[in-house]
Amino acid sequence: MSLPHAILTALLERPSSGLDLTRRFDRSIGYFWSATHQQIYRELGRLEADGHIRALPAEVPARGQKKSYEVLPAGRAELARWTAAPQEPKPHRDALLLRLRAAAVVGTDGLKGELARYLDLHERQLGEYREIEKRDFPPERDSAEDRLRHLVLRAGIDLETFWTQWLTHALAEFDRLP
Amino acid sequence: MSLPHAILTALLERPSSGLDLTRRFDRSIGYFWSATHQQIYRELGRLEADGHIRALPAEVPARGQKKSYEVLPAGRAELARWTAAPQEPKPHRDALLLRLRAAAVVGTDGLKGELARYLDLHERQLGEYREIEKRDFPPERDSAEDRLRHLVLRAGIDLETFWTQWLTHALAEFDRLP
DNA sequence: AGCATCATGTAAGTAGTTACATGATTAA
DNA sequence: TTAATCATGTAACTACTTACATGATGCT
Repeated sequence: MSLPHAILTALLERPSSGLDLTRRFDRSIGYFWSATHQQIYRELGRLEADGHIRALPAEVPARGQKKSYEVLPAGRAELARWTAAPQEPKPHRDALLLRLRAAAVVGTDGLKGELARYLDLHERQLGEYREIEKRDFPPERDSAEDRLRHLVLRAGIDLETFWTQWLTHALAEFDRLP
Repeated sequence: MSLPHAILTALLERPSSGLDLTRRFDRSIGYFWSATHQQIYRELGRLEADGHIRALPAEVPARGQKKSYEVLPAGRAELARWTAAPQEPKPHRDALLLRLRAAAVVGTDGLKGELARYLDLHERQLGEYREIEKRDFPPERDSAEDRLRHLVLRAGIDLETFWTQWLTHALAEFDRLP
């Protein structure tokens, strides 16, 4: 039950249309909670029906016409409730680690190329995060909001750093396998 | 489409019944691909229908009776194919980071306790992984299979190390917020 | 006989994915 | 006027989750 709350957060940061949100879920918010436009439109419908958001009054609210939403007080309250509520962490699922474990049984043929490809992807993502850090978090900015958002970005940077290091190590191990 | 392959891997490591698998998915394999018994039984049915596994011949294959499975050649081939095939990494979803970002908008009330709880959980998991490493990977063992499985465990250890460090840092930041 | 636990399932609901549909706007 | 793109959706399917059902086995 996190997608509606991801959308509420995004809309509180800035009222948006479905397509705006879709784009923001391709970067920013989407870095740790991805969503497709189909999911987003469906969820916007539900949030509106629940009275958590409302469409900004516009001329023609028809198909093909842009429709922006803003969060209502009930939506903000629900987001605050959810943020503070105890939640069990979801168990992870990582297909690459699974494939490595499978490779221990059926052989490593073809896997090395995948490791190299993943390394490249993670290095790119790391570079992107570092750009964002340089651009959005210069040393002088220091509000509470900035600190929290910077903390989230640091998690992303450190995670990508871990993956690049681990994949580099894994590739070196592959070269030393019989 | 990873669960069937997780099950094939587990069954190749050791033929098992549904409940055996469920237990193994609560540790080991489940550390990076979790599954409930309901998922497992359903998937065992499909894998059997597809000719990838078969039930070991037993007396009474009835409800309440233990039923063990082994992997057939077609199942091993499918696992090898899947292991080597290019796959796009799934975008991550992390509710805790999402909550932190929400907190930047609606306030951090109640979140600190959650961070402390998560830190405790990750520290425990890290301890567990280190026990496994000590027990299952003594320096003298060095087959290709061992190396690959050790690599997977190292990823787990390093990930948990990252989380404990990041959460410690986050808690310190929370204390310095206005 | 009664109860806990082992073991295998069914059913219903929710979330996420993939494929397709449709109208509006803009540029060649 | 056609094509590309913007923008909002519908439909069908797959994966996962939650709750419940049912028989077998062993213990007291």
